[in-house]
Amino acid sequence: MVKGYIPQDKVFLAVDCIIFGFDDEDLKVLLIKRDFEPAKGEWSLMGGFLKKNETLDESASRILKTLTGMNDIYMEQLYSFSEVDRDPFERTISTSYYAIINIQNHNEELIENYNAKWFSLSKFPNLIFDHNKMLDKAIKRLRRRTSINPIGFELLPEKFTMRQLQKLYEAILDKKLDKRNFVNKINSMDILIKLNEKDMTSSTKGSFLFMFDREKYDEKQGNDFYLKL
Amino acid sequence: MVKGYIPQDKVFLAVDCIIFGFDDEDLKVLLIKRDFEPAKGEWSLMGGFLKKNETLDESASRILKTLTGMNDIYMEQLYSFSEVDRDPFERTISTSYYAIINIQNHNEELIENYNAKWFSLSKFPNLIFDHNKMLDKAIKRLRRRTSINPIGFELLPEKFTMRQLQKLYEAILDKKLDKRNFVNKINSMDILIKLNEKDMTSSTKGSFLFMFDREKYDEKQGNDFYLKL
DNA sequence: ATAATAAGTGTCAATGTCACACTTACAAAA
DNA sequence: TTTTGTAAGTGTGACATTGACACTTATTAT
Repeated sequence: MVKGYIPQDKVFLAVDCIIFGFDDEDLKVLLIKRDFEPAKGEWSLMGGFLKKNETLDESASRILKTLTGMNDIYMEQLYSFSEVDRDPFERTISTSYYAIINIQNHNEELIENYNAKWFSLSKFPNLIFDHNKMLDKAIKRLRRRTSINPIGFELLPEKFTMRQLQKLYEAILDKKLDKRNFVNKINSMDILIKLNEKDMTSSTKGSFLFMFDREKYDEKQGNDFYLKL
Repeated sequence: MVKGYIPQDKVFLAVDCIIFGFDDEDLKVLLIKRDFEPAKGEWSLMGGFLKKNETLDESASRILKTLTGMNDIYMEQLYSFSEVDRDPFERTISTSYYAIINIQNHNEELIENYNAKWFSLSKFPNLIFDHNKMLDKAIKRLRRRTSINPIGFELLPEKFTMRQLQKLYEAILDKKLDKRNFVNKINSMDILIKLNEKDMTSSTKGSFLFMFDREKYDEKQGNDFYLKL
């Protein structure tokens, strides 16, 4: 045995995922109703245990795929939670990840299998263990992140209107934004493609659709480009 | 056994600490030369294993105290690293913390016992495992953090001159700042107490000493106060 | 006296941010 | 066919912030 490595210090390492989605009005989070112990019947984040041969990122991807059926989800490690009795059954450390997905792309069937449900951030149930703290931290991080880095686009369909984009940012930042200022700022960033196509569902006049221009965005990254709303 | 908890999935959870200090000119990091396996003789961050009955924060505090003799060090969890073979001896996940200390307060003797040494950030040795990545991430985080939240004061003696404070920020941000703009900005934050006392070592004229006003600072926190340099 | 050294101090131009209101395009109803 | 209702789309001006820039002051040593 090499100095310092003492087998009884081994612990379970869980990965819990805060999954954000957006549905035109509200920022939502995907929660599961546990049909297994401990805390059966209560709401929690989707989670799992780190396996022998995977990294934390891989573990989070696996868990996300299990519940949503989706690959290549935007995802970021959040924080590792370690209160000694956070899990009443066994000492378990949990590294949390948050993910943001286009709410239309997920697999309905899987979600039903797992008793999962989307909850508005303004009204969600109490969660097991320290999952409330995790969600809280994820929301704060998401807000800060979207102010710096327009990851919010992951939450919208491929083609979207300015109004949708503004609503998304209003939902994430939880405040009203001025329409003109918003459009001016987004335009000044020059990372959208305006399509010759209108969405006619929202008004009689119709509103132009836009796409996120990932190429332009990637170019700007690394300079000192950032978004402040 | 409760569903999901499979004993063979248990892992070692290490805590590695990036310890920053400042000495009037340079931002420095405290590294140890390992006199134990694995990687004996190489440089690394100070670390240890999470114990059965401590949180990650407590573990990091314990490790910091072991090497510096100091309590109540400013410290923040950084990231959890989990590459499968990051530690060649055993599967080990590492949660890293960074800490910033007043370089004059540490215990010289302890540092010698652990073969530890302060290295300038502009010139430090290669580190074992993924410790280079950790250090890199810590520097980036420290830069962002000090731009938002003036934690930098932890790195200075209790009484300091404007010049010292400016040099500290120049060291952290790795760029020259304009003297007048710097003073104006710091003054506009109104979180320093100007003392009726001069430091006479740096010039014939002498320069006024200041103290950090934690009360005023704490008041401003929670509003939307932040420092941008 | 004067030479040398670091401390201390203010202005202006450019840019970014924020508040603010009317016109336009279209469809549905009268 | 005119009117009405609805959301889309668009520009300006006041104010605050940022950043570039250079001389005077206090003191000690020569």
